[in-house]
Amino acid sequence: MDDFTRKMAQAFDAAPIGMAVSHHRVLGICNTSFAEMLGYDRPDLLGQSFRILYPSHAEFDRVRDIGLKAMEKHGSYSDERMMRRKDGVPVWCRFRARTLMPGDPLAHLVMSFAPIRDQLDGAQLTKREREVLSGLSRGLTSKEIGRELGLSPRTIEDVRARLLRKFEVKNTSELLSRMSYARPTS
Amino acid sequence: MDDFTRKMAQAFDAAPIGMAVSHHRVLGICNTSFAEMLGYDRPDLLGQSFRILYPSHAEFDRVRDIGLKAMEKHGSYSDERMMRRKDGVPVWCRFRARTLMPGDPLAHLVMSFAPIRDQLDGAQLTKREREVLSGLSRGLTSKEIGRELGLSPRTIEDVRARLLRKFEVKNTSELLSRMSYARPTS
DNA sequence: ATCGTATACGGTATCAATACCGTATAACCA
DNA sequence: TGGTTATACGGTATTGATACCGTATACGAT
Repeated sequence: MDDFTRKMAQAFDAAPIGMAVSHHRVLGICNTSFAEMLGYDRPDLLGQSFRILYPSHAEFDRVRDIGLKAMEKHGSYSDERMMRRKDGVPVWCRFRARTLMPGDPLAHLVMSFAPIRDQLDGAQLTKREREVLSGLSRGLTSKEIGRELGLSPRTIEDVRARLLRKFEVKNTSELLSRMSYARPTS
Repeated sequence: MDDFTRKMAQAFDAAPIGMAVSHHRVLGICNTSFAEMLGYDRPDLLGQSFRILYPSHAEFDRVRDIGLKAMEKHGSYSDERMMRRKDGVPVWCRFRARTLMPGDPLAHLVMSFAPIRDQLDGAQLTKREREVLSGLSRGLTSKEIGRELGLSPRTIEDVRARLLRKFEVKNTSELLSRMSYARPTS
């Protein structure tokens, strides 16, 4: 087997983004980022149904047919979806998939998963932080967010400052470019 | 060589996202998506300097040191940046990189590139607008961006104002939360 | 040829953001 | 029990962002 194959396999494994291959919704292989993102050791994932990676059975069912038509037509599909970490915490991801069998897309899928909220350093967001982030991503000022949450603008500034420290960014713009748009969870 | 290696190499190649490996800014390997995204045949890219994939020599120089510190510290880095297609058309990308050599990050990088398609069509951004956006996503002030581009801070404010009008957002935070990721397509 | 837009720069005025100073309570953890 | 963190709020001081006013050049389209 040639050197290229070995290098491509290494690149897959070390990719800065979660990647996985599935056959009829069963995980064939995945890379380190993927396992880390979902809090598993990779060996525990191989051969598992994707069911355990979704928040609920209903969600698992729902996403099955989403994008099927797009994949039959274009061979690829992407959206944003919620995954479930091993510890139960939901993770919002940008999801992309390409099928290697357009006639039966689910038979062989290559997928990538990019967490929308960068959880560098495993920094976890509190409820307040998510609420404030949601306002910021909608372009609200501290005063407006305070009004929305029934808090003093001063308190919102405290939460902002904490977010900037947590993610080691200079200002709100850099913060949001790291986090993308926050959705109100919980 | 085992079957896993073969499968991982295939997954790398068929990934729904552009991926590449570089050694000191020279492309080692890349996958099909990467070559397609930039309008090349893959064989033409192997062994090439990344220089040809950036809009200008200045931009190529500029992005070298961006993220070096983050990679030394965390091993990974991500931002949004402009790439140049073979036909000269700029492509706005979500860029992620992981180094396999934290002591000398550029020595061995695994990167992913996801084209950003905004619902208002990011392709309509001018060169200046993209340059300014790049600065904003790195948390720079108008003064700092002006210094970087050799322009008056006042001019940067003009470009900012134009961006806010174009995307009908209230402020820079909302702008960046819109630009950071593609919205669900179809 | 005029219109629209992007570019580039100057000014002023106002509000927002950020960084400090401080206090206080509640929760959790070693 | 003391240390840390999140929460919540007050003050002040400085810098940044945004919105206006203006001028000017360049370029492409109708």
